[in-house]
Amino acid sequence: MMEEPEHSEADVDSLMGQFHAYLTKMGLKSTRQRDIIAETFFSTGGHMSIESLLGLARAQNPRVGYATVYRTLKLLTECGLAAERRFGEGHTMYETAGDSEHHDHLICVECGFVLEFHNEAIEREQERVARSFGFNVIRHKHELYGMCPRARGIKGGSCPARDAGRGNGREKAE
Amino acid sequence: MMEEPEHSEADVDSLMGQFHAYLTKMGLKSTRQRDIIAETFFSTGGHMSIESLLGLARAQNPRVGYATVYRTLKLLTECGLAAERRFGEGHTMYETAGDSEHHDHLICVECGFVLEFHNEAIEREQERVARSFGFNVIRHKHELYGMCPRARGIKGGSCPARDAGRGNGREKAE
DNA sequence: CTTTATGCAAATATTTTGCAGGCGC
DNA sequence: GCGCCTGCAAAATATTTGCATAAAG
Repeated sequence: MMEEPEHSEADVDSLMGQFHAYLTKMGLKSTRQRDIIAETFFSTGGHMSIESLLGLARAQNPRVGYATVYRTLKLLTECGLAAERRFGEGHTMYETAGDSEHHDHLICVECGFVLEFHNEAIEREQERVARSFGFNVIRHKHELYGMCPRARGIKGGSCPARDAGRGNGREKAE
Repeated sequence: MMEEPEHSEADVDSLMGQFHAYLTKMGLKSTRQRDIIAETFFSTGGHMSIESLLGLARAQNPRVGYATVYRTLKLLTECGLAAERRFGEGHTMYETAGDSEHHDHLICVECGFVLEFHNEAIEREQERVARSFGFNVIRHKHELYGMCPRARGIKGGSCPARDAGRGNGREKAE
């Protein structure tokens, strides 16, 4: 039902190309670490915390430090390929830019977990509403803030953000 | 772009009322500091950093500490009257988020006009989606960006932002 | 070779907490 | 009075930076 929001290989290549172009333009260098970090970031395509990115990057090359992840993400942000996003508590999350079509988020105000959802009924209805006012819709942002099962203290409820020790803090749905 | 409208005194009163109701409900207390902070926050109505809020609050009463501002803003966030927002560097910003039923906006990217709408079908559907993941919804933000009739050049179309005199640039609709 | 990058750890910046009084109810 | 609040400062987090060494162009 939900299309794959992760970027295809072709997308990743294109993004990496843009990144390298930016580096060159600025007289900066392309390094093994930067490539690993950027590629990991692009290919997971979603919401990513520094921590999880570091984890994934280290899986490919243990010689990757915290600071480098920060610095690389800053570069990506500067050239518009990534965007900082901080919904609630905890860590700053980064998302690939240009991903603006499916910004429907369910956000736990307690633990900061972000769940992406896509619901056709809502999409259709918002189109209908807009049209009724003579608007067309170019993009939208839809964020639901609430508490996840565990945060609500529901017996047996799980809070994915806490359960996943090393996840990317994100889950897909529908 | 459109300015963030400051809240009228009536709005502030209403928001303060909601805040006090929340405090009471939770068995918490209304204090001089909390009132100053909340009222300052509500009446400026826009994006606010902890720092500036502290500054303004201290102007009214020097007996206000950093921690209290954090704690109060956390309370306001919990009861849905404020929302954390962090776009770029530096400090976390907070914005008023009261009035949670009216966070549905249709925004003209051309002229900046903001139309508020409310649609039961969407509300119901988002509730349903959230519940399906075990979440409850405390508040939400739904923004549709597009072009208003006049911006689209539709014959006879009107762009309320231009037609209207100089209100707060907002209109309600159902 | 020259310049920029990296890792580490120390320095900063931000936010949360513990605690000894103070104040609302 | 009882229990929640507050301020202060210390603690816990998060992010940035300095520096010697390694790597890219």
